Amino acid sequence: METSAKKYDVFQAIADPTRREVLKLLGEKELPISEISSHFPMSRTAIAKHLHVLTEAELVSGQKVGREKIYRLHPEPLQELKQWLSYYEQFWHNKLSILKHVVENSEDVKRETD
Amino acid sequence: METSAKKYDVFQAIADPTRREVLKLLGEKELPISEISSHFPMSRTAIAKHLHVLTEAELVSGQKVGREKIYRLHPEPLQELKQWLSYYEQFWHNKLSILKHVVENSEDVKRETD
DNA sequence: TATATATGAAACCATTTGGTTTTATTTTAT
DNA sequence: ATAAAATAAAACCAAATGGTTTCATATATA
Repeated sequence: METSAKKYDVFQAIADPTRREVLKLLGEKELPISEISSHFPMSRTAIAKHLHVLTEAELVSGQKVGREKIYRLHPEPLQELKQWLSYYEQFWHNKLSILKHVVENSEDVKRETD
Repeated sequence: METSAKKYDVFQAIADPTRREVLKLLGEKELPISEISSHFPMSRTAIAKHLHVLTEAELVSGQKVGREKIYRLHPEPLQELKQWLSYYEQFWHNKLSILKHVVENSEDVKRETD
């Protein structure tokens, strides 16, 4: 299965904003490559490469259906991120200064949950 | 303050495994650059660059004390990551509405700001 | 069958990244 | 006053990254 030969891990995969947008799109529903790329100001080929990176990180998988390749979200590897994060939660749980940060980012919260 | 001119965001900052190790080290205690770099098989200069990236992402800050520069962890920006992740938890907590997700998320916000 | 559609693959390119080495500056400590 | 220690800054470099264009292949469809 060669799972240890992965070139991209989940940390690298989500580092790129385009790939994060792709994940979000696929969170809503499965989509073929060309449909995905229609949401971005770059070529289909570029998106295909991003999908390749996401595939290596096992965050998405693509299935050939007819002449299309349908991609779907595969969110499980994000658990590794959550786990990594959990170590740092101890630092902000007891800090008063975090309030400022949360308030500053409340706009983001609203936007992302629309 | 030039906060919008940041070259590195938190997603990029944590993409590199060396930088994640640096964060973990600084989670234990504040350290000067040379002390940090002694934990890695690369030059002090390389580590200084990583610290610069982490500084731009506001995950660490360095204070000059005598001839040393002491770095400390600044974990707040990781909240953005947690927030981003929270969207995807609906998929592995499995099914149900985004409403549930939003409600859970707002609970987190309240708890964390106590 | 011919054509349009969807993807795959390869070559290419500029910029960024992650490292190096070298040189300079600042701050102790002898 | 020197020397050592800690960092800073700059030049340099190879490889990776994120994009492009071009060409090929597979699959529907008129």
